[in-house]
Amino acid sequence: MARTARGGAGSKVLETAHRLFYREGIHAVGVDTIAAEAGVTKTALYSNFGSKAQLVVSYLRERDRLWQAEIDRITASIDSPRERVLAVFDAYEAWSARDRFRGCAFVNAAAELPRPDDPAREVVRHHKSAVRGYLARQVDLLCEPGPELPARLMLLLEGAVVTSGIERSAEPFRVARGFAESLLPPDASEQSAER
Amino acid sequence: MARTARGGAGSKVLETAHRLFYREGIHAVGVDTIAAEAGVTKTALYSNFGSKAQLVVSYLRERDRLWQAEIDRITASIDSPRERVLAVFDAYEAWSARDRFRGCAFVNAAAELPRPDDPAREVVRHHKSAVRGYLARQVDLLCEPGPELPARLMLLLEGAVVTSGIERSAEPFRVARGFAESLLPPDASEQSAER
DNA sequence: TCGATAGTAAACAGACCGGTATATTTTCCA
DNA sequence: TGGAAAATATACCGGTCTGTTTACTATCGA
Repeated sequence: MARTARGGAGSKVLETAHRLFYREGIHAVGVDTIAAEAGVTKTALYSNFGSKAQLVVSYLRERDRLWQAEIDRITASIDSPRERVLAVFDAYEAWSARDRFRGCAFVNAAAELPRPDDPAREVVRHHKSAVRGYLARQVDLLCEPGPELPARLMLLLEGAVVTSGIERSAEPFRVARGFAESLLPPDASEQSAER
Repeated sequence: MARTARGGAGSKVLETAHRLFYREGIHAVGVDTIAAEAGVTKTALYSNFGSKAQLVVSYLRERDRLWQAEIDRITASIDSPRERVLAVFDAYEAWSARDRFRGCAFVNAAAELPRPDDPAREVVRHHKSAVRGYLARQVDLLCEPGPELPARLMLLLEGAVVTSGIERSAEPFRVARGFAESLLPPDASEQSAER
């Protein structure tokens, strides 16, 4: 709705594309399949999205939007920055235990779309920067060392998602969470009025 | 040579497939392209590898073999287990700075091949277990805590490879290396100066 | 009532997909 | 030197890929 007006057919297509692209990969799913599964015609798909490449971009944007919403929902009721960071690790772990889990959609998309100037890769970078930004804001509230800690936490999270996707196990997240716990200073109650 | 006898055409095909699969992705490269680029006929390709899926498996096996050889070469002249681990991080960083770098071939392959029982995914798991095994052996020589440290180092390495592939920067490896350095106890024997 | 919007239905285009069949040439060695 | 085996060239198979075209229909607000 924000930048591309699309009707009921468009949202059904996006929903279907989201599911199939994540589950089977981008190159592995054709537009005919998406249109058929969504119960719309190819004409409707193309009038809403213009091309498969733009549909892929919409898929990743939607995925990023859902992630933001989920993080907000999860951390809304948590007051401590430290606990918020750990809750992110917990959320990823819970996600990885679901049977539809197939690793990070953004990493998978980047693996299939090598060209650095591909518009989809821009969405990937934007998402990763959003995740890192969230962690950095929590760390800022918690202590004041340089930018090293957020980057380190990000490495842990990224490593755990990839490993978990390959091994189909939630174990990497438990390792990562324990590791993160050991890195984060205890909540300095709530007196550190840094910002 | 070991398990599949293949002639000169076979090795040219494997070499070409290796280059194209890594650079452009598996689904994005057709067998016609590989055969043409390798300068052999499709018949020769199929008589050597049987199917595209088996060629993919051969590609990943070769990649794993090359990794083992490279690690052996790099660490042959290093006596300290601690320095060997750090040299692995350095080797990845140097690799990531090359312009052909496009992230981890095994992670990328797993992203394109969702089925858990795909033979290619078995090679992926085998490779990851080999990397983890190498780190674990060095850690064993260095100290005696549980299996947590190798798993943690592996998370760092994996996270750095993925992030570096997405951002096309060597920076994640510098963060990961510094992080790893802080985790590894000083060499027990002749605990001389840190680098 | 007009006309824009959004959709359906179905065929088509041209390229490319993995894989095979057939026939010809080259190689090697007994 | 003869002949089997291996490598080659070339054409072909059915199917799928993204994307377009044409023709028709339902809805709804001005």
